[in-house]
Amino acid sequence: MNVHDYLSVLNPEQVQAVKHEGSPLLILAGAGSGKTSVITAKIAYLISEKGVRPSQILAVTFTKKAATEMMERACRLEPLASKAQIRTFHSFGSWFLRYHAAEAGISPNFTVYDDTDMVTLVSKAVPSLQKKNAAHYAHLISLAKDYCLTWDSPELPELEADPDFPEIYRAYENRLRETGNVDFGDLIMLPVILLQDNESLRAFMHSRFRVVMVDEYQDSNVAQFKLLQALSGDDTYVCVVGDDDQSIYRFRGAEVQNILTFQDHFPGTEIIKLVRNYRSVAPILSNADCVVSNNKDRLGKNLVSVRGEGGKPQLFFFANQDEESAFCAQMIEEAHKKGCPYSDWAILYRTNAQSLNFETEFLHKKIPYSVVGSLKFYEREEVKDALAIISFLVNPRDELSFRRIVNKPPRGIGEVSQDKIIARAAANRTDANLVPKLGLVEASLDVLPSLPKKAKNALKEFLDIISELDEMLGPEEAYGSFPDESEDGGLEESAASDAALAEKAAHKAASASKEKVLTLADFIEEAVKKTGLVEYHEAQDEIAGTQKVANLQELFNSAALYDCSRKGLLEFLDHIELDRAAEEPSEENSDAVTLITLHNTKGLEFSRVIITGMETGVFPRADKKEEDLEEERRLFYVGITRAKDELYFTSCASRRLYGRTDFMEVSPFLMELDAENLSVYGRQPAAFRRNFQTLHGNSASGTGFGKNADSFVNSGRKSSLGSASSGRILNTNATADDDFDDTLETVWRKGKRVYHDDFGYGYITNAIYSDEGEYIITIAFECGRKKSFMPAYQASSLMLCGE
DNA sequence: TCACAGTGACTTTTT
DNA sequence: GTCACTGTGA
Repeated sequence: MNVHDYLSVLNPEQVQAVKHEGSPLLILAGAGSGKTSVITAKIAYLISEKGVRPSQILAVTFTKKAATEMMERACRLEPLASKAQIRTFHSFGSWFLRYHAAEAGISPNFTVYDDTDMVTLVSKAVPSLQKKNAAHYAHLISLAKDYCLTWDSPELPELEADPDFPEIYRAYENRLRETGNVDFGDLIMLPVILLQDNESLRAFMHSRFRVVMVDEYQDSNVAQFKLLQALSGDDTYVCVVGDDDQSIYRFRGAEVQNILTFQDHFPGTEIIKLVRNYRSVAPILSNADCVVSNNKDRLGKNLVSVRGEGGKPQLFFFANQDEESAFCAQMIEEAHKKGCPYSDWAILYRTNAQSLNFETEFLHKKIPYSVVGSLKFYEREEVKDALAIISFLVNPRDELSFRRIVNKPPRGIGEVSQDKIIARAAANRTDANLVPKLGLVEASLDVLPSLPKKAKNALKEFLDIISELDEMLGPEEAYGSFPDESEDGGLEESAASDAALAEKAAHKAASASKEKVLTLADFIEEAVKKTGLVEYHEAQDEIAGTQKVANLQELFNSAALYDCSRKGLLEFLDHIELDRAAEEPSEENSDAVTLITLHNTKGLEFSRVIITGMETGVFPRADKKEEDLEEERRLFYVGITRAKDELYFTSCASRRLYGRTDFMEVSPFLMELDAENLSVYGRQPAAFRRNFQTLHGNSASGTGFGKNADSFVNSGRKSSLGSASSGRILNTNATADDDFDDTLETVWRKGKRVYHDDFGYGYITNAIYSDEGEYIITIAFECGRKKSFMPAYQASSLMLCGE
């Protein structure tokens, strides 16, 4: 594509950002301001106009999805961009470490331990810890690594004052090094340490990458910042893109300060702001702006809507989450009848657990949906089992994988025997001061004679299986030196793009006709069968009615495009560990509603968005204060700015949590919305009505206040929505909202006999109005329990008894 | 070593 | 309401 073509579609600030050179650059890109267009154009521009070699460009993103999209779009503008390094932070770290494994003290065939593995390893390293505490410390360790702190860092106590922590961290670290593997934090921290300690390596990287760009910079953590610093030489062009208002990963060590203080660390930085929003209609944007302006700690900017006027966002109040999900389903269904595709819609929620209600409802109504993120396919037991086999094959020091598979199905090799083997391997290593080639296999052989008969035979059998599989893989291949810019990058290159994979598949198909080529899928299937895992999980399926075997089959399929070799195995494992976010929903139901957590929506956009569960305790979560609350607010801001055309909020008066029904207060964020640009439906909680109008004066009148939710959606479900939610007995004489409370008082009065679905019969012993203006009754049940209710919202479970 | 039953904790958010 | 951990007993 001609340079003038892709520059001509950009606005002046965007062009300025693309053409900028000579100093570090910070692009503050508001939501929907076309930042990906800018980055991709910049990559293309550097290559085609500035003569930068593609391989000298490193662009890092936060998610695989973003990396893939960036690569595709850059290649569309400039095909040579395919030679640029466009990766996630973690994938870059992994790539780097493969070539510097020895210096980092890890196996070149390392695999990545996830959070669950970390917990297990902590409890193995410090056996005295309870499981719960192990999880706590595992979390602290990963946080420490996010801040690039080792166990002996002097600053470690600033992060966590617990005097036990450094020792536990140290014990974990030793144990991890014994396995030769790394955790997620290491993928960033180890490269930083290597680069900081090794000047020539640093110099090499500086000459290797002349341009370093970082996307979503607001979500980078301290370790990632240090990595960027280490990669930046005197002549390196550094460009970061981010939006401080969209920083939502503080809990994981992301440091907003990275973007707020970027200029301090990179002197001479030029800042370019992109504030023209091309995504959302004006009323949506003004609500977003109203909300985020409540945050103090921000650089500050106002988005300008390019699209202009559109419909106002709508806020709906419901009695409980069943009405909420029913309403959403109904609204989507009605829009669908008018020709709106399901895929236009996204349901956003704070926690994954909230998806369940919607899934149930959508299944019932036969609305296609896909749940993003919570799939956790690779975290399932059977899948982890299968992966453990191949992880162990590529890295026979991998303690956790070994433990996972050696006695599954039960062979009689219990924990005691396992501990013996691990201890032996550790001793082996220290005594000889070198890494045994087959760590745990050799250790097993050493320990074998001392085991009880049953365990001995079982272990022999297991070792035979492993060695058979090992032979199938052929000899180990060594890694060369780090690929310099004249080469194409090496290790993962063959699996780096879909195009490459497709090509490979075609090649496979062609050669398959000549001779039967063993793919990785065949190999994994063979491995799982040989170890007896298939039978084991088949049995489990029969008992529990699970889908374990089917899941295993799916795993085999996903390995079909990789070589049956050690290298292929590693590529596959890397793909799984680092790219799991990229799993696309299957194409067969491409027209589906998206169910997604607010966090997962980063970088996405939808025509119509419903943000659900707007209640205190759900969103924001109950324990959020001050800075954390600001982060929750930014999360809300991210959610709002995903919407292009239509935006809805829903809030429930009561919600089932842990099988218990709790009364909810409205989310304080709702009070921060823009009254001028919001329509409100359903029964407003008193707290909302009062605060919202106080905050916004009388401007709210005429914006749809007081309208019932069911007047908006007229259908068979009417009776359970809106004003009729005052209890079954009132269905026949539901009245207008305004004189509604008086009715409650007479109907649910002291002394009346009632029936509750969960608690049985009882009497009303007390009735009061709360400070919030809610009518609250207390009931003494015959079962002995005493509970309080707000009958206005008790649509389904509480009933008055006739005399 | 394994199976079972009782109990307690749990729900953030993710590379 | 569910899951997973813990301890006990065979």
